[in-house]
Amino acid sequence: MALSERHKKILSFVETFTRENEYPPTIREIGAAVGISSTSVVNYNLKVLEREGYIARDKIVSRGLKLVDRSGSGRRAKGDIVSIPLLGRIAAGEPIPIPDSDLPPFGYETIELTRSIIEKEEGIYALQVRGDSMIDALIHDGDIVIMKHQEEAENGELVAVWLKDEKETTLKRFYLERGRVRLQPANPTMEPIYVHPANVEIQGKVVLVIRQLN
Amino acid sequence: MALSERHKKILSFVETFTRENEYPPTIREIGAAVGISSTSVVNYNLKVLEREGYIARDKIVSRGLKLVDRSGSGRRAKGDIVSIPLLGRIAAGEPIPIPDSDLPPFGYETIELTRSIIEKEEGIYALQVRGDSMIDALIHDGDIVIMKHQEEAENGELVAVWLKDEKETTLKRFYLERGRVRLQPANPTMEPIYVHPANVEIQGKVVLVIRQLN
DNA sequence: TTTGACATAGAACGCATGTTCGTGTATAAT
DNA sequence: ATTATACACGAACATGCGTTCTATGTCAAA
Repeated sequence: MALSERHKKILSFVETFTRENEYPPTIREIGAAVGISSTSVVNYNLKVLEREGYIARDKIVSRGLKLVDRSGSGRRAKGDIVSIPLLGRIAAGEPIPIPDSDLPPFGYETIELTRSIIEKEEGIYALQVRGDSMIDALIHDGDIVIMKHQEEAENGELVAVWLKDEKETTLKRFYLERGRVRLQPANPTMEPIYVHPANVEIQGKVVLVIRQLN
Repeated sequence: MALSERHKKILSFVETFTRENEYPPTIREIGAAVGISSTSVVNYNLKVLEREGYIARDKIVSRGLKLVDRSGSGRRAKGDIVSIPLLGRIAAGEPIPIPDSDLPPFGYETIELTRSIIEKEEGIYALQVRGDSMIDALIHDGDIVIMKHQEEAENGELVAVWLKDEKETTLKRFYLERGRVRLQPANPTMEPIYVHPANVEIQGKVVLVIRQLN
Protein backbone atom coordinates (compact mmCIF):
# COMPACT_ATOMS: atom_id res chain seq x y z
CA MET A 1 0.00 0.00 0.00
CA ALA A 2 1.47 3.36 -0.98
CA LEU A 3 2.33 5.78 1.78
CA SER A 4 0.87 9.25 1.95
CA GLU A 5 3.17 12.25 2.13
CA ARG A 6 2.25 12.68 5.76
CA HIS A 7 3.23 9.07 6.52
CA LYS A 8 6.54 9.51 4.76
CA LYS A 9 7.25 12.68 6.76
CA ILE A 10 6.49 10.87 10.00
CA LEU A 11 8.79 7.95 9.19
CA SER A 12 11.56 10.25 8.00
CA PHE A 13 11.31 12.34 11.17
CA VAL A 14 11.34 9.28 13.42
CA GLU A 15 14.44 7.92 11.69
CA THR A 16 16.32 11.22 11.87
CA PHE A 17 15.29 12.02 15.44
CA THR A 18 16.24 8.55 16.66
CA ARG A 19 19.62 8.66 14.97
CA GLU A 20 20.43 12.09 16.36
CA ASN A 21 19.09 11.66 19.89
CA GLU A 22 19.58 7.91 20.49
CA TYR A 23 15.99 7.68 21.67
CA PRO A 24 12.75 7.83 19.69
CA PRO A 25 10.45 10.87 19.66
CA THR A 26 7.22 11.25 21.65
CA ILE A 27 3.82 11.64 20.01
CA ARG A 28 3.90 15.35 20.73
CA GLU A 29 7.39 15.73 19.23
CA ILE A 30 6.23 13.96 16.06
CA GLY A 31 3.19 16.23 15.88
CA ALA A 32 5.31 19.35 16.28
CA ALA A 33 7.70 18.24 13.57
CA VAL A 34 5.17 17.29 10.88
CA GLY A 35 2.58 19.95 11.64
CA ILE A 36 -0.12 17.90 13.39
CA SER A 37 -1.61 19.78 16.32
CA SER A 38 -3.59 16.89 17.82
CA THR A 39 -2.03 13.97 19.65
CA SER A 40 -4.94 11.76 18.58
CA VAL A 41 -4.17 12.39 14.92
CA VAL A 42 -0.54 11.48 15.45
CA ASN A 43 -1.71 8.39 17.33
CA TYR A 44 -4.12 7.50 14.49
CA ASN A 45 -1.31 7.78 11.91
CA LEU A 46 1.05 5.70 14.05
CA LYS A 47 -1.62 3.03 14.31
CA VAL A 48 -1.81 2.93 10.53
CA LEU A 49 1.97 2.71 10.16
CA GLU A 50 2.06 -0.07 12.75
CA ARG A 51 -0.72 -1.98 10.96
CA GLU A 52 1.19 -1.68 7.71
CA GLY A 53 4.39 -2.98 9.30
CA TYR A 54 6.55 0.13 9.12
CA ILE A 55 6.89 0.61 12.87
CA ALA A 56 6.51 -1.35 16.07
CA ARG A 57 5.07 0.13 19.25
CA ASP A 58 5.30 -0.78 22.91
CA LYS A 59 2.03 0.12 24.61
CA ILE A 60 1.65 2.68 27.39
CA VAL A 61 5.34 3.47 27.75
CA SER A 62 6.84 6.78 26.70
CA ARG A 63 8.84 6.73 23.47
CA GLY A 64 7.74 3.15 22.88
CA LEU A 65 8.23 3.34 19.14
CA LYS A 66 10.73 1.78 16.78
CA LEU A 67 11.15 1.57 13.05
CA VAL A 68 10.90 -1.84 11.46
CA ASP A 69 13.61 -2.47 8.90
CA ARG A 70 11.76 -3.45 5.73
CA SER A 71 14.77 -3.37 3.43
CA GLY A 72 16.14 -6.61 2.11
CA SER A 73 14.73 -9.98 2.99
CA GLY A 74 15.22 -10.53 6.68
CA ARG A 75 13.43 -7.88 8.69
CA ARG A 76 16.70 -7.08 10.32
CA ALA A 77 16.72 -5.18 13.60
CA LYS A 78 19.62 -3.25 14.98
CA GLY A 79 19.86 -5.87 17.67
CA ASP A 80 21.65 -7.96 15.07
CA ILE A 81 24.91 -6.31 16.05
CA VAL A 82 26.89 -7.87 18.87
CA SER A 83 29.42 -5.77 20.74
CA ILE A 84 32.21 -7.88 22.16
CA PRO A 85 34.58 -6.38 24.75
CA LEU A 86 38.27 -6.49 23.85
CA LEU A 87 39.63 -7.40 27.25
CA GLY A 88 43.32 -7.43 26.42
CA ARG A 89 45.83 -9.68 24.81
CA ILE A 90 46.84 -13.29 24.60
CA ALA A 91 50.56 -14.09 24.58
CA ALA A 92 52.63 -17.15 25.36
CA GLY A 93 54.16 -16.09 28.65
CA GLU A 94 51.07 -14.97 30.55
CA PRO A 95 47.60 -16.25 31.41
CA ILE A 96 44.80 -14.60 29.50
CA PRO A 97 42.52 -11.97 31.06
CA ILE A 98 39.22 -13.53 32.01
CA PRO A 99 35.95 -11.68 32.58
CA ASP A 100 35.51 -11.55 36.34
CA SER A 101 31.75 -11.34 36.76
CA ASP A 102 28.48 -12.05 35.04
CA LEU A 103 28.02 -8.39 34.27
CA PRO A 104 28.92 -7.44 30.74
CA PRO A 105 32.24 -5.60 30.98
CA PHE A 106 32.05 -1.88 30.54
CA GLY A 107 34.59 0.71 29.51
CA TYR A 108 36.49 -1.54 27.10
CA GLU A 109 37.08 -1.14 23.43
CA THR A 110 34.65 -3.38 21.57
CA ILE A 111 34.66 -5.50 18.44
CA GLU A 112 31.35 -5.32 16.62
CA LEU A 113 30.12 -8.32 14.72
CA THR A 114 26.77 -9.39 13.39
CA ARG A 115 24.59 -12.02 14.99
CA SER A 116 24.91 -14.17 11.91
CA ILE A 117 28.54 -14.71 12.94
CA ILE A 118 28.14 -14.73 16.73
CA GLU A 119 24.79 -16.20 17.69
CA LYS A 120 25.10 -16.31 21.46
CA GLU A 121 27.02 -13.58 23.20
CA GLU A 122 26.97 -14.83 26.77
CA GLY A 123 30.49 -15.23 28.07
CA ILE A 124 32.03 -13.96 24.83
CA TYR A 125 35.03 -11.65 24.81
CA ALA A 126 37.88 -10.77 22.48
CA LEU A 127 41.66 -10.93 22.90
CA GLN A 128 44.38 -9.65 20.62
CA VAL A 129 47.30 -11.97 19.86
CA ARG A 130 50.80 -10.78 20.74
CA GLY A 131 53.78 -12.66 19.36
CA ASP A 132 54.39 -15.57 17.00
CA SER A 133 53.80 -18.34 19.51
CA MET A 134 50.26 -19.09 18.25
CA ILE A 135 51.46 -19.81 14.73
CA ASP A 136 51.04 -23.52 15.21
CA ALA A 137 47.35 -22.70 15.67
CA LEU A 138 47.51 -20.77 12.36
CA ILE A 139 47.04 -17.60 14.34
CA HIS A 140 49.26 -14.62 13.64
CA ASP A 141 50.53 -11.77 15.72
CA GLY A 142 47.82 -9.10 15.75
CA ASP A 143 44.88 -11.42 15.09
CA ILE A 144 41.74 -11.05 17.18
CA VAL A 145 40.47 -14.22 18.81
CA ILE A 146 36.91 -14.35 20.05
CA MET A 147 36.77 -16.49 23.16
CA LYS A 148 33.99 -18.18 25.05
CA HIS A 149 34.72 -18.48 28.74
CA GLN A 150 34.70 -22.10 29.91
CA GLU A 151 36.88 -24.14 32.26
CA GLU A 152 36.41 -27.56 30.73
CA ALA A 153 36.91 -28.65 27.17
CA GLU A 154 35.42 -31.27 24.95
CA ASN A 155 37.62 -33.34 22.67
CA GLY A 156 38.50 -31.48 19.52
CA GLU A 157 37.81 -27.98 20.77
CA LEU A 158 40.40 -25.29 20.16
CA VAL A 159 41.10 -23.95 23.61
CA ALA A 160 43.36 -21.53 25.42
CA VAL A 161 45.37 -23.61 27.85
CA TRP A 162 47.61 -22.32 30.63
CA LEU A 163 50.41 -24.85 31.19
CA LYS A 164 51.29 -24.45 34.83
CA ASP A 165 54.74 -26.08 34.81
CA GLU A 166 55.91 -24.24 31.73
CA LYS A 167 54.08 -21.00 32.71
CA GLU A 168 52.83 -20.67 29.20
CA THR A 169 49.57 -20.06 27.33
CA THR A 170 48.97 -22.05 24.19
CA LEU A 171 46.09 -22.46 21.74
CA LYS A 172 45.60 -26.05 20.65
CA ARG A 173 42.93 -28.62 20.11
CA PHE A 174 42.26 -30.52 23.30
CA TYR A 175 41.92 -34.31 23.58
CA LEU A 176 41.70 -36.28 26.82
CA GLU A 177 43.08 -39.76 26.06
CA ARG A 178 43.69 -42.59 28.51
CA GLY A 179 44.35 -40.28 31.43
CA ARG A 180 46.58 -37.79 29.64
CA VAL A 181 45.98 -34.69 27.57
CA ARG A 182 46.96 -34.46 23.90
CA LEU A 183 47.27 -30.90 22.68
CA GLN A 184 47.08 -30.94 18.90
CA PRO A 185 48.26 -27.98 16.80
CA ALA A 186 45.70 -26.83 14.24
CA ASN A 187 48.42 -27.04 11.63
CA PRO A 188 48.18 -30.70 10.55
CA THR A 189 51.86 -30.83 9.62
CA MET A 190 52.92 -30.31 13.25
CA GLU A 191 53.23 -32.84 16.06
CA PRO A 192 51.04 -32.79 19.16
CA ILE A 193 52.32 -32.47 22.73
CA TYR A 194 51.26 -34.69 25.62
CA VAL A 195 50.85 -33.37 29.17
CA HIS A 196 49.48 -34.56 32.49
CA PRO A 197 45.92 -33.30 33.13
CA ALA A 198 47.04 -31.67 36.38
CA ASN A 199 49.33 -29.42 34.41
CA VAL A 200 46.47 -28.08 32.30
CA GLU A 201 44.21 -25.16 33.08
CA ILE A 202 41.50 -24.56 30.47
CA GLN A 203 40.79 -20.85 30.21
CA GLY A 204 38.34 -20.65 27.37
CA LYS A 205 37.62 -21.86 23.90
CA VAL A 206 38.16 -20.07 20.63
CA VAL A 207 34.97 -19.54 18.67
CA LEU A 208 36.22 -17.15 15.99
CA VAL A 209 39.45 -15.72 14.64
CA ILE A 210 39.63 -12.44 12.77
CA ARG A 211 42.68 -11.22 10.90
CA GLN A 212 42.64 -7.71 9.50
CA LEU A 213 45.13 -6.93 6.79
CA ASN A 214 45.93 -3.28 6.29
CA MET B 1 37.79 7.12 39.23
CA ALA B 2 36.75 3.55 40.00
CA LEU B 3 33.09 2.72 39.66
CA SER B 4 31.12 1.22 42.51
CA GLU B 5 29.28 -2.05 41.97
CA ARG B 6 26.03 -0.15 41.93
CA HIS B 7 27.32 2.16 39.18
CA LYS B 8 28.46 -0.81 37.13
CA LYS B 9 25.06 -2.46 37.50
CA ILE B 10 23.32 0.71 36.36
CA LEU B 11 25.51 1.09 33.29
CA SER B 12 25.19 -2.58 32.41
CA PHE B 13 21.42 -2.45 32.71
CA VAL B 14 21.17 0.71 30.61
CA GLU B 15 23.28 -0.85 27.89
CA THR B 16 21.30 -4.11 27.81
CA PHE B 17 17.91 -2.43 28.06
CA THR B 18 18.73 0.01 25.28
CA ARG B 19 20.03 -2.71 23.00
CA GLU B 20 16.96 -4.89 23.54
CA ASN B 21 14.28 -2.17 23.43
CA GLU B 22 15.84 0.42 21.15
CA TYR B 23 15.02 3.11 23.65
CA PRO B 24 16.65 3.87 26.99
CA PRO B 25 15.08 2.99 30.36
CA THR B 26 13.30 5.41 32.68
CA ILE B 27 14.56 6.26 36.16
CA ARG B 28 11.96 3.94 37.65
CA GLU B 29 12.95 1.07 35.32
CA ILE B 30 16.59 1.49 36.34
CA GLY B 31 15.60 1.50 40.02
CA ALA B 32 13.53 -1.65 39.62
CA ALA B 33 16.36 -3.45 37.84
CA VAL B 34 19.19 -2.64 40.27
CA GLY B 35 17.18 -2.69 43.48
CA ILE B 36 16.89 1.02 44.27
CA SER B 37 13.44 1.87 45.56
CA SER B 38 13.73 5.67 45.43
CA THR B 39 13.73 7.70 42.24
CA SER B 40 15.89 10.34 43.89
CA VAL B 41 18.64 7.79 44.61
CA VAL B 42 18.60 6.66 40.99
CA ASN B 43 18.69 10.32 39.97
CA TYR B 44 21.63 10.99 42.30
CA ASN B 45 23.61 8.06 40.84
CA LEU B 46 22.83 9.16 37.29
CA LYS B 47 24.12 12.63 38.18
CA VAL B 48 27.38 11.07 39.34
CA LEU B 49 27.71 8.95 36.20
CA GLU B 50 27.00 12.04 34.09
CA ARG B 51 29.59 14.07 35.99
CA GLU B 52 32.15 11.30 35.45
CA GLY B 53 31.40 11.19 31.71
CA TYR B 54 29.85 7.72 31.45
CA ILE B 55 26.42 8.94 30.36
CA ALA B 56 24.80 12.00 28.87
CA ARG B 57 21.37 13.24 29.90
CA ASP B 58 18.81 15.45 28.23
CA LYS B 59 16.97 17.42 30.90
CA ILE B 60 13.26 17.11 31.67
CA VAL B 61 12.47 14.76 28.78
CA SER B 62 11.43 11.17 29.34
CA ARG B 63 14.13 8.56 28.69
CA GLY B 64 16.62 11.36 28.05
CA LEU B 65 19.64 9.20 28.79
CA LYS B 66 22.40 7.81 26.64
CA LEU B 67 25.66 6.00 27.21
CA VAL B 68 28.79 7.84 26.24
CA ASP B 69 31.19 5.72 24.22
CA ARG B 70 34.43 5.86 26.19
CA SER B 71 36.15 3.00 24.40
CA GLY B 72 39.15 3.47 22.13
CA SER B 73 39.07 5.43 18.95
CA GLY B 74 35.36 5.89 18.41
CA ARG B 75 35.42 3.38 15.59
CA ARG B 76 31.88 2.38 16.23
CA ALA B 77 29.40 2.89 13.48
CA LYS B 78 26.43 1.21 15.04
CA GLY B 79 23.69 0.05 12.80
CA ASP B 80 25.94 -0.14 9.75
CA ILE B 81 25.97 -3.64 8.45
CA VAL B 82 27.85 -4.55 5.29
CA SER B 83 26.67 -7.54 3.30
CA ILE B 84 29.49 -9.19 1.38
CA PRO B 85 28.70 -11.74 -1.31
CA LEU B 86 30.27 -15.17 -0.89
CA LEU B 87 31.23 -15.79 -4.51
CA GLY B 88 32.68 -19.27 -4.12
CA ARG B 89 35.89 -20.86 -3.05
CA ILE B 90 39.60 -20.41 -3.27
CA ALA B 91 41.71 -23.52 -3.78
CA ALA B 92 45.18 -24.22 -5.08
CA GLY B 93 44.34 -25.74 -8.42
CA GLU B 94 41.94 -23.20 -9.85
CA PRO B 95 41.76 -19.46 -10.38
CA ILE B 96 39.45 -17.65 -8.00
CA PRO B 97 36.01 -16.41 -9.03
CA ILE B 98 36.14 -12.71 -9.71
CA PRO B 99 33.20 -10.31 -9.68
CA ASP B 100 32.48 -9.55 -13.31
CA SER B 101 30.85 -6.14 -13.07
CA ASP B 102 30.56 -3.09 -10.91
CA LEU B 103 27.08 -4.12 -9.86
CA PRO B 104 26.82 -5.73 -6.47
CA PRO B 105 26.40 -9.45 -7.10
CA PHE B 106 22.94 -10.79 -6.60
CA GLY B 107 21.67 -14.18 -5.54
CA TYR B 108 24.73 -15.21 -3.52
CA GLU B 109 24.99 -16.20 0.10
CA THR B 110 26.34 -13.22 2.05
CA ILE B 111 28.66 -12.66 4.97
CA GLU B 112 27.49 -9.84 7.20
CA LEU B 113 30.01 -7.69 8.98
CA THR B 114 29.91 -4.30 10.63
CA ARG B 115 31.31 -1.15 9.10
CA SER B 116 33.81 -0.87 11.91
CA ILE B 117 35.53 -3.91 10.42
CA ILE B 118 34.95 -3.26 6.72
CA GLU B 119 34.97 0.47 6.05
CA LYS B 120 34.71 0.52 2.27
CA GLU B 121 32.64 -2.14 0.57
CA GLU B 122 33.34 -1.35 -3.08
CA GLY B 123 34.89 -4.31 -4.83
CA ILE B 124 34.69 -6.49 -1.74
CA TYR B 125 33.70 -10.14 -1.89
CA ALA B 126 34.23 -13.30 0.12
CA LEU B 127 35.72 -16.67 -0.74
CA GLN B 128 35.85 -19.85 1.28
CA VAL B 129 39.16 -21.70 1.46
CA ARG B 130 39.25 -25.28 0.28
CA GLY B 131 42.26 -27.44 1.10
CA ASP B 132 45.47 -27.07 3.08
CA SER B 133 47.45 -25.25 0.41
CA MET B 134 47.00 -21.82 2.05
CA ILE B 135 48.52 -22.92 5.34
CA ASP B 136 51.72 -21.09 4.56
CA ALA B 137 49.54 -17.97 4.66
CA LEU B 138 48.26 -19.12 8.08
CA ILE B 139 44.91 -19.73 6.45
CA HIS B 140 43.09 -22.96 7.14
CA ASP B 141 40.68 -25.08 5.16
CA GLY B 142 37.23 -23.60 5.69
CA ASP B 143 38.34 -20.07 6.52
CA ILE B 144 36.58 -17.16 4.88
CA VAL B 145 38.82 -14.63 3.16
CA ILE B 146 37.46 -11.20 2.34
CA MET B 147 39.00 -10.00 -0.88
CA LYS B 148 39.28 -6.65 -2.56
CA HIS B 149 39.38 -6.90 -6.32
CA GLN B 150 42.53 -5.43 -7.80
CA GLU B 151 44.92 -6.45 -10.57
CA GLU B 152 48.09 -4.86 -9.32
CA ALA B 153 49.72 -5.18 -5.96
CA GLU B 154 51.90 -3.00 -3.81
CA ASN B 155 54.89 -4.46 -2.04
CA GLY B 156 53.91 -6.23 1.15
CA GLU B 157 50.24 -6.80 0.33
CA LEU B 158 48.79 -10.25 0.84
CA VAL B 159 47.38 -11.15 -2.53
CA ALA B 160 45.75 -13.99 -4.40
CA VAL B 161 48.10 -14.85 -7.23
CA TRP B 162 47.38 -17.15 -10.16
CA LEU B 163 50.64 -18.74 -11.29
CA LYS B 164 50.11 -19.44 -14.99
CA ASP B 165 52.89 -22.00 -15.55
CA GLU B 166 52.02 -23.99 -12.45
CA LYS B 167 48.27 -23.47 -12.91
CA GLU B 168 47.96 -22.74 -9.25
CA THR B 169 46.45 -20.11 -6.95
CA THR B 170 48.46 -19.05 -3.95
CA LEU B 171 48.08 -16.45 -1.19
CA LYS B 172 51.34 -14.74 -0.39
CA ARG B 173 52.82 -11.33 0.26
CA PHE B 174 53.90 -9.75 -2.98
CA TYR B 175 57.24 -7.98 -3.57
CA LEU B 176 58.55 -6.78 -6.95
CA GLU B 177 62.36 -6.80 -6.73
CA ARG B 178 64.89 -6.10 -9.47
CA GLY B 179 62.60 -7.34 -12.22
CA ARG B 180 61.35 -10.48 -10.49
CA VAL B 181 58.55 -11.26 -8.09
CA ARG B 182 59.16 -12.54 -4.56
CA LEU B 183 56.14 -14.28 -3.05
CA GLN B 184 56.60 -14.39 0.70
CA PRO B 185 54.59 -16.76 2.94
CA ALA B 186 52.92 -15.03 5.88
CA ASN B 187 54.45 -17.67 8.11
CA PRO B 188 57.86 -16.16 8.90
CA THR B 189 59.44 -19.61 9.31
CA MET B 190 58.88 -20.48 5.64
CA GLU B 191 60.95 -19.57 2.58
CA PRO B 192 59.72 -17.32 -0.21
CA ILE B 193 59.43 -18.33 -3.88
CA TYR B 194 60.71 -16.28 -6.82
CA VAL B 195 58.90 -16.11 -10.14
CA HIS B 196 59.07 -14.13 -13.38
CA PRO B 197 56.53 -11.27 -13.45
CA ALA B 198 55.00 -12.63 -16.67
CA ASN B 199 54.05 -15.77 -14.79
CA VAL B 200 52.03 -13.82 -12.20
CA GLU B 201 48.40 -12.75 -12.41
CA ILE B 202 47.23 -10.70 -9.44
CA GLN B 203 43.58 -11.49 -8.75
CA GLY B 204 42.84 -9.54 -5.61
CA LYS B 205 44.14 -8.70 -2.20
CA VAL B 206 43.11 -10.13 1.13
CA VAL B 207 41.71 -7.55 3.52
CA LEU B 208 40.28 -9.82 6.22
CA VAL B 209 40.32 -13.45 7.29
CA ILE B 210 37.59 -15.02 9.39
CA ARG B 211 37.83 -18.44 10.96
CA GLN B 212 34.76 -19.87 12.64
CA LEU B 213 35.28 -22.71 15.07
CA ASN B 214 32.27 -24.91 15.69
C1' DT C 1 -29.94 11.64 0.00
C1' DT C 2 -27.94 8.40 3.01
C1' DT C 3 -24.34 5.57 4.75
C1' DG C 4 -19.84 4.04 5.95
C1' DA C 5 -14.90 4.49 5.88
C1' DC C 6 -11.25 7.39 6.54
C1' DA C 7 -9.14 11.38 8.44
C1' DT C 8 -8.84 15.40 11.40
C1' DA C 9 -9.15 18.01 15.69
C1' DG C 10 -9.56 19.71 20.58
C1' DA C 11 -10.23 18.40 25.14
C1' DA C 12 -9.84 15.58 29.01
C1' DC C 13 -8.05 11.89 31.62
C1' DG C 14 -5.03 8.67 34.12
C1' DC C 15 -0.76 7.38 34.67
C1' DA C 16 4.23 7.90 33.61
C1' DT C 17 8.19 10.49 34.44
C1' DG C 18 11.86 13.55 36.18
C1' DT C 19 12.82 16.73 39.84
C1' DT C 20 12.80 18.59 44.42
C1' DC C 21 12.41 18.52 49.43
C1' DG C 22 13.34 16.98 53.93
C1' DT C 23 15.53 13.64 56.65
C1' DG C 24 18.91 10.12 58.13
C1' DT C 25 23.56 7.67 58.44
C1' DA C 26 28.49 7.27 57.90
C1' DT C 27 32.93 9.13 57.39
C1' DA C 28 36.57 12.48 57.25
C1' DA C 29 38.37 16.89 58.33
C1' DT C 30 38.65 20.74 61.42
C1' DA D 1 32.10 18.68 69.24
C1' DT D 2 31.21 20.59 64.85
C1' DT D 3 31.09 20.83 59.98
C1' DA D 4 31.21 19.18 55.32
C1' DT D 5 30.60 15.66 52.04
C1' DA D 6 28.89 11.43 50.20
C1' DC D 7 25.27 8.38 49.94
C1' DA D 8 20.71 6.74 50.85
C1' DC D 9 15.62 7.05 51.11
C1' DG D 10 10.44 8.13 51.03
C1' DA D 11 7.25 11.42 49.78
C1' DA D 12 5.42 14.98 47.14
C1' DC D 13 5.10 17.75 43.18
C1' DA D 14 4.82 19.51 38.39
C1' DT D 15 4.85 18.27 34.00
C1' DG D 16 5.16 14.85 30.33
C1' DC D 17 2.95 11.36 27.90
C1' DG D 18 -0.15 8.02 25.67
C1' DT D 19 -4.91 6.99 25.36
C1' DT D 20 -9.71 7.89 24.99
C1' DC D 21 -13.83 10.59 24.04
C1' DT D 22 -16.58 13.47 21.31
C1' DA D 23 -17.35 16.19 17.36
C1' DT D 24 -16.68 17.36 12.59
C1' DG D 25 -15.34 17.06 7.65
C1' DT D 26 -14.45 14.66 3.13
C1' DC D 27 -15.30 11.28 -0.19
C1' DA D 28 -17.08 7.28 -2.52
C1' DA D 29 -20.61 3.97 -2.94
C1' DA D 30 -25.34 2.61 -2.63
